[in-house]
Amino acid sequence: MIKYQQIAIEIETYIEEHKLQQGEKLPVLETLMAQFKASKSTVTKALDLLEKKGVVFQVRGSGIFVRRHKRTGYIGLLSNQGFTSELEDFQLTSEVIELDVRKPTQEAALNLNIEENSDVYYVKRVRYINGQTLCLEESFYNKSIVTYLNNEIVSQSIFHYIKEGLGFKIGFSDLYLHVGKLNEEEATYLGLKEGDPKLFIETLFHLANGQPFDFSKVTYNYEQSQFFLQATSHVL
Amino acid sequence: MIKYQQIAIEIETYIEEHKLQQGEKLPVLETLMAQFKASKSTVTKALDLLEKKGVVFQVRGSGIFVRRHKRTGYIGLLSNQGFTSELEDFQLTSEVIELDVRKPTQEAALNLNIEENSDVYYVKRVRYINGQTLCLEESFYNKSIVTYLNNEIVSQSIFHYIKEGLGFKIGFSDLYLHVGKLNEEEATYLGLKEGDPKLFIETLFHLANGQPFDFSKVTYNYEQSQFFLQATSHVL
DNA sequence: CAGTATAATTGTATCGATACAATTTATCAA
DNA sequence: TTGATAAATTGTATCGATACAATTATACTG
Repeated sequence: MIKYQQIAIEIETYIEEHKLQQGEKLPVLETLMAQFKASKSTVTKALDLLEKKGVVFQVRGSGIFVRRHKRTGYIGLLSNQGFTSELEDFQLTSEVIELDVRKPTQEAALNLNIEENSDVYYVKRVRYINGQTLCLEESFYNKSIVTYLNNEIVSQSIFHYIKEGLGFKIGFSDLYLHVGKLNEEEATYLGLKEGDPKLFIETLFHLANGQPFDFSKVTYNYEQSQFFLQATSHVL
Repeated sequence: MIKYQQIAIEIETYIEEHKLQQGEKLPVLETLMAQFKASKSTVTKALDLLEKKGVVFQVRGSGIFVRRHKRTGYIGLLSNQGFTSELEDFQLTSEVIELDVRKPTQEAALNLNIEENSDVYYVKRVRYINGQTLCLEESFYNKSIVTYLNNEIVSQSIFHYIKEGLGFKIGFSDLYLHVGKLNEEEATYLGLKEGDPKLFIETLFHLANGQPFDFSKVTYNYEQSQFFLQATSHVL
């Protein structure tokens, strides 16, 4: 493990274990440098990472402080590693509706940046949280990257498989959110009524090298969907 | 202006002006170092900033590439500088419904971390985009920070005033999203029907020193609300 | 010519040093 | 006690150097 990541993990673990609250002050840089036997730059890098993650905030001339969101039960929108890692505290299961290799829709081909006659894995599943329907998900995986999927993988964590099984590094993703009304099919799968509100999120996931590999359209059960996200000012 | 920020701005401007597309390669680090007469660390810092902002992505051993989201007309969720800076390309106006000094609700006091008998500025406005209702907004400003507001400020950009007029630096913010159905009042203000879908976002804005100064509850017109956001993997 | 090993390219991690800006604390005068 | 001023604290910006990891290009081999 890389040093600054290790430091970040240890600091975060410390915050967790000691249940530090919003605004509580961490040891000063000098102390952390000594404690972790690392240079100022390295510790700073660890702290920047934690700041990006929303765990701490730094104030020049003052110190390093814990940042916390108070509410629980909200799904983090920015953990682009799939939900499984995000929702460890919850019972998350999946029911696979469809799984096959097919030609992509025009939209999917465009987003995945592939030809319309190339192959994709199509996955459709309903995901449940604590026994309630959470969302209806349709995903298109570029088959030249995600070369193999089966029912077992798909009913568990696809992202875990892509990282561990296939050895890819996940990079960034673009999310597009809409609000609208459920159509009949969506309502049926989610156990709601046609015309009920829906949150609809399209996500384009990329590998670390910039290749898009998964275009995903998810319709959320509005009764279960509470999301949070933490923003940081970019200055520019 | 600080050097690495300046470099970041110039690179971003270059990308804009040359209309570089997703995946196009920028000059290599060495070149950028020479071009901006800056050390490797400084250029890297500028690039990290742009990466955080979703403008570029870097691939070790390969290069620095442009990152772009294709869709236009979407509102960025993470620009916690208020919408005015975000939506420069659109006609954004506000109608002020209420503006007064009052005692905070229990909820607002809790979020702003103040006593229930201290004062807040309460602002309620409807915001329009290209002549259409965009959202109904209720905000509570900690009056001991935002000491003065008037109708003119409130009908324009409150955040611009807080930064430029009052000289504060905006820090981070926490967003909580829900989907639900419009009640009668909301529907009236937004020109929609009771029971129509709504996106409801509560945001707690903090100064750079960590003090919360604005607790804000916004109900969006689902017909106008298209949001996008860019996620980056934090590794940890 | 295909496949593999090697070399060159290019971004990342780490150290450490210097100067500096924002905040907080201490000092001192009125 | 108040309020200004100075000093100490503490994170930020910048340089530059070394070593390294991932990717890409090249050379080599069969």
